[in-house]
Amino acid sequence: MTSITPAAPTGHRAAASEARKQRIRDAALALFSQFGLRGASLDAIADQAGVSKTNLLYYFPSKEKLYVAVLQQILDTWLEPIRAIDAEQSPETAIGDYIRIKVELSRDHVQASRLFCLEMIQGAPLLREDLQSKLRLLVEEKSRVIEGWIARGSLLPVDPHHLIYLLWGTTQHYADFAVQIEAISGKTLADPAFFEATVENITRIVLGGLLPRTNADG
Amino acid sequence: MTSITPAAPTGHRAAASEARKQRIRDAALALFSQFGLRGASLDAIADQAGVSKTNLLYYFPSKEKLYVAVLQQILDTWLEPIRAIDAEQSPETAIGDYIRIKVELSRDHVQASRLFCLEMIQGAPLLREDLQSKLRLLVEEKSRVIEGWIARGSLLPVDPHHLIYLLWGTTQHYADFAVQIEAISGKTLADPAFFEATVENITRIVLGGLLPRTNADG
DNA sequence: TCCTTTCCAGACCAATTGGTCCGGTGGCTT
DNA sequence: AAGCCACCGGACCAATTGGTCTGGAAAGGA
Repeated sequence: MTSITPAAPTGHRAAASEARKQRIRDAALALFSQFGLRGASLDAIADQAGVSKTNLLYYFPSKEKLYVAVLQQILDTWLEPIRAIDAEQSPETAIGDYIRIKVELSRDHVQASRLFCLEMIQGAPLLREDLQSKLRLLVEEKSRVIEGWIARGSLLPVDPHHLIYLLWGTTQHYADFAVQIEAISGKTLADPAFFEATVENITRIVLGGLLPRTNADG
Repeated sequence: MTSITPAAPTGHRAAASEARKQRIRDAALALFSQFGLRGASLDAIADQAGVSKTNLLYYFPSKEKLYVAVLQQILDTWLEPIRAIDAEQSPETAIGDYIRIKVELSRDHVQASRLFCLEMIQGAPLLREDLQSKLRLLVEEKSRVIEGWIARGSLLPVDPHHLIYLLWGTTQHYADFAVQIEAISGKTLADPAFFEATVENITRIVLGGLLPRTNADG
């Protein structure tokens, strides 16, 4: 048996298989994020992934399963920035880092951001449980961190929930409404200067409004 | 539909016709805003509007025409709040009013907000021209107003574009991500207390960061 | 070597899609 | 009264949809 495979490692098959699955997931993300679950067709996804529709359905038994697989893969990535908020940090560092990481996500994972947004708009039929359990707990936990800062006097009084929504909404906006932003300003987050200006301005507005003045005046 | 009204006034026909068109537009908005252009079917829209699909296609010759009609109807409403920003006002009043009106929009026109968002996510194939002309000019004009405030010293330095994006994104978020917000906090903008808290918190964060301290210091 | 398991694609299917055709109905003018 | 015409719906159509079936190629263990 002279196999002519060029230095193929063991599990060559499994590796190729996983690569194929990932190609399919990528194509699915691209199309789902643009047209939604109903709007994207399996034919189009298979076509973009470079596989036959039959082969797609071999790896993912149904359209919905594929959709969930894609969604599940991005959910954790999506909650990471807020998870990173730490009570030990100063609010300045924590919020500043959060904004930067979240804008980076909007720059590097536009499609994921949009798919997430689409799912929300649709009423999150497939994510509702995760939202009401995981995300809710997470926000509750971080709210307590923010309240701790306020109690310590290192942050001016503000409803933690609304602060989180503001941060989330603002940063998300740069991915979901990228077309509008580009139409207006001609800039994209891919432009490093524009990226920095974005982070800088959001940070200044938010922290400027919430950080207490060093000059204690009462 | 049998026997519309007993005592029909003159123009009964034209009025009924217009009412029908509006019913169709409403149904279309509901379904397009949830499933997108491709995801919503004419059958479903006609069904929800209480008319036959044939009748729908009598008033709107194609699916895309119907979509554009719906979109066009909400675009002006959508740009109204930013149009209202006036150089004569103080930034405090102007921005405060803007936030309130925009949150009202998110409360009273959830579907319109979402359809707008969907169109953006898709790349705004049918609105791109409007964006690059009308919206761009509008934002340019209002940016100059904001720059005027900054020059007068009644607003701290900030990039007007990013300020507008932040306001837009934050307020929009309460409509588009209403499901997520409800899953987390259990509240809706329909709850007057939550509505007021929303306006109040956004306003405080934004204006708190941008309004100069009364104590002139340089 | 043989044989089982994994992998893959073409033909095919029922349901749904956007849209057309045709035959009507009923209000309004003459 | 009569006829014109805006208005409306059922039947229908070709294309597309998500998904199945069948049959074969290609590993990989025995």
